[in-house]
Amino acid sequence: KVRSRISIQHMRLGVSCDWDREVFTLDEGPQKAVRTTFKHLYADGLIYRGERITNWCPRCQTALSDLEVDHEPSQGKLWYFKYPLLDDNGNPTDDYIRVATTRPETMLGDTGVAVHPDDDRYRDLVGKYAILPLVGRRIRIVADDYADPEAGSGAVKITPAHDFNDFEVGKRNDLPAVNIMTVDADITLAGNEDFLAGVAQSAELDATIEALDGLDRFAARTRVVEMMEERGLLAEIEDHLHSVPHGDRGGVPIEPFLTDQWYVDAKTLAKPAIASVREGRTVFVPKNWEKTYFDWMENIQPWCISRQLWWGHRIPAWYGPDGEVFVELTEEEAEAAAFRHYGSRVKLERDEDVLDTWFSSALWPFSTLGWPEDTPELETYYPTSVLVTGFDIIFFWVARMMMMGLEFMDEEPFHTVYIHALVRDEHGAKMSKSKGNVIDPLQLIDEFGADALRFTLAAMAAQGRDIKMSTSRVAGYRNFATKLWNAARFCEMNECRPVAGFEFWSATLPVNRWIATEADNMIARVTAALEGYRFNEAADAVYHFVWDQYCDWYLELIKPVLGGDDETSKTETRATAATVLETVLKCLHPFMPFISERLWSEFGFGDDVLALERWPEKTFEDSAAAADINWLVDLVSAIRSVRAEMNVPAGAKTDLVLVGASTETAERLSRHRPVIQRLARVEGVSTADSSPAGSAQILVGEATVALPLQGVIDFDAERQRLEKEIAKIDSEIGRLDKKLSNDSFIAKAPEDVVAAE
RNA sequence: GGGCGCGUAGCUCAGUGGGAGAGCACUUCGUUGACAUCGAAGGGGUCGCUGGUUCAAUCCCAGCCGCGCCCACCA
Repeated sequence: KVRSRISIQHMRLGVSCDWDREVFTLDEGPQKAVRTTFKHLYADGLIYRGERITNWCPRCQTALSDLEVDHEPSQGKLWYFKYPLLDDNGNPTDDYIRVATTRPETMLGDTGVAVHPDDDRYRDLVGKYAILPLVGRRIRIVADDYADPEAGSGAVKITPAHDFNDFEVGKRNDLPAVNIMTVDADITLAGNEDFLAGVAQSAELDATIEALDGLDRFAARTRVVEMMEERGLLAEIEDHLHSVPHGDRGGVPIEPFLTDQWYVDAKTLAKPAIASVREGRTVFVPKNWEKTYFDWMENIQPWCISRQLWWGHRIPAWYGPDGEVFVELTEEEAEAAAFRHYGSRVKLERDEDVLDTWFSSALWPFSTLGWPEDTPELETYYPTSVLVTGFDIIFFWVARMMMMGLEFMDEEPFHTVYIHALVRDEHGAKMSKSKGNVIDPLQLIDEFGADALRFTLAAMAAQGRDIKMSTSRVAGYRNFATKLWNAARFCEMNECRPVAGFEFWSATLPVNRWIATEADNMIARVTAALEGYRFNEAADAVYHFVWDQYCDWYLELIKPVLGGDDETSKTETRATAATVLETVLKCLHPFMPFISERLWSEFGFGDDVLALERWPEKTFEDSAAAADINWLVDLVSAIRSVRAEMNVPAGAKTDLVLVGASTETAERLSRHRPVIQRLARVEGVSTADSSPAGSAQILVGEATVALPLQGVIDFDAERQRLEKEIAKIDSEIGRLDKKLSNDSFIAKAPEDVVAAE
C-alpha cells in the first residue's frame, strides 16, 4: 500500500523512472544477494553471533540497532540506596556504601559496585564486599575508571545484564551478569538460576520473590523503593532530568537486555568507507554532511542485525543438535555441510530470526542489478552516479551501502550523495504520520498542478536548509506556468515556428541578438547551477529569464516588428522567438516536465521526449546588441516611471524631446522609435538644444530626455521628484568623494574597483 | 556533553568582501491589444547584538542572545 502510494506521487510529479525495473526487497534476486553476502561476511568473521547486551524493545519483543533507539528527555528521580558493607570475615557491619540509580528495579541484578581507582573516599573498600539488600547476594567492590567521582555518590552499582556500561564494567572486572527480566520486561526471580546462584536461602529472599516476582519493571521499581525504605536503606531521592531510550517503533522504554544476537563487525567495514569519502571518491553535497558521516563512522559500534520479527529476510543459519552453526545459501547446502561435519545425516533447526531491514537495503545498489550474477545490468549501472536522499538516512542507509558496496563490489556505489532538504510543515516541524501534520503532495498537485509543486520544491531547495512548505510560493509558480503558457500562445498566434537550420548568428535585428544573448546567458547560469546541485539557482534563472526578459520585454519589443510589413525582419524574428522558446522549454523541462513537454510537442520542436543530450549549450553572445537594447529598456522604464510619478493618465500620450545627445544616441532613438512610442506611450519624437519649458527631464546616459507636459505636469510634484533625485545623487557623490579621497582605498583596493567608482 | 545549522522587507525565503533581492501581502494607476493566475509604477529592511580583521563587513573571525536539528552509555 505504501509502495503504491509513493509510486503514484512520483509519477504524478513527473519522475522519469524505468518502471519496468521495479524491484521489491523480498524478490528472488535480492534474497539471493542477502544470503550470499551473509555467508561471505560470516565466513570472513565479519558477521558473528554472540551473547551481548542489546537494545531490547519489550513491546515488539525484538532486539534493535542503536539507530532505532531515540532518546527522549524525561523528568525522573535519582534514588540513593545504602548497601551494607561486609567485613573481611564476611560478616555484616554497620557501614554502608551509597549508590544512586534511576532504575531501582535493576538492583536485583546487581553483581558489584564500582568506584574510581583514584577516589580516596573508597580506596580502602576496593576488593571488599557489600551485601545486596532484599536479595542477600555478596557483591564485590571494584575499581574502574567508569565510576565518576563527581557523579552521585561516586560509587555506582553494577548491573551487567541490564545496562550497557555495566556490561562492560562487569566484563573488565569479572562480575557475573544476572538477568532478572523476561522478554516482556517482567521481573523473574523464582527458579531464575542466575538470580539465585550463590545466594543463601533466607526469609528476606523469600519475601522479595513473593513481592516482586512477575511484576512489570515499573511496578517493581515502585515496590523496590518501598521495600528499601521500609528497611531504612533509602538514603535520599533527587529529581533528575535525564534521557530515556525508546524504541522508535514500539515507543516504550528500551530495556538493555542480554541475549544472543547476530552482529556485523561494522568497524572493519567502515574503514574503506571512511577512506572513500576522505579521499573524495564519494562526495557529499552539501559538503558539511561529510563531518556527520565521519563522526558516526569513526565511532561505529557493532551492528545488531537480528530481529525477532516474523517479517523480513530470514537469517540463513542452521543449528545442529549440539548447537553447531551452519551458514549456507539454502537448507540443502546446510544439510550437506552438516553431513560433512557430523558424518551422518542430522536434523537441523533454522535460526528463527530475520534480518534488520537495512541489511538488505545496504545491498540495494548491486542486489537490484542481478548480483551475485555477472549481469549486463550490473556491468552497466554499477557504480551508480548520484544518490539523492535525506540527512536522516545517512546512517541507516548511505553509510551501509558504502560499506557493503566496497566490500562486495570493490567500488563505491555512487560518486555523489546529494542530501536534499526536508520538507517541513508551515511551522517548521518535521512532517510525520503520527503527528498528523503531513502536507499531502497529491493535494497540492490537485490544487496548483504538478509542475507548480515541482518547481516550488526546486526553487526552495537551497543547500543546507530545510523547506517550510509555502502555499503562496506554489501559487506563485502556478502563475508562472500560466505565464509561460500564454507566452507560447502569443508565439503560436504570430506564427513563431521553429525553422530548420536557423541559428541566432543569422539574426540581424538588435532585439533578436539581444534576447539570444540573454537566453544563452541563462543557459550558462542554469547549467552551472545544475552542475553544482544548486537547483534553486537554476530554477530562479529560468524563472526570471522567462518572465522579466522574454515576456516583459522581448515579446513587447517585437510586436511592432511582427505587426509591420518588413517580411525579412518578421521571418527572422519569428524564428528567434521560437528558438528562444525552445531553449526555455529545454531548460525548464527538469522543473516543469508536463507543460514543457506539452508545448514542445505542440510546437513541433521534435517528437521525442526532451532527452538529456538535447541540453542546450551557450554559443551566442553579442554585447553591442545587448547594450543597445538595455539602453532602450532603461529609457522606456525611466519614462514610465516619470509618467507614473507625474500622474500622467495611463491613456495619455506625450511627446519626447531629446536634448544634448550624441549622434549614436540620436540614431538609437530614431531606430527604436516605434517601440518607444508604443511602450512608453510617446507621440512625437524630436531633438532640440534645450528642454522645452514645462517638461519633465530624465537623464539617460549622456543625454537628457524631456517630456513636455505643459498642462499635465504638476510643477510641485516635478520639483519634488527632482529634489529627491538630486539628494540621491548628492549622497552618491558624497560617498564616492569620501571613498576616492581615502588614500588607503586608492592604494589597496583593486584597480577595477577604483576605476568603477 | 559533543556536533551541525538558522536569525535579511509584514509573511515565506534567496544572496554577495565594494551601500541588498524574489514570491506573497500592501499602495497608486491600468482591461479591444498573449496573459487580471495579468500589466505599469511605488512604499517597506541599522541584513539578531557586541567586538575584531580589512581601504571596505550583511558577507570573514570571536563572543553573546534567541531558535531548530543530529549524535551521546552520565549512574
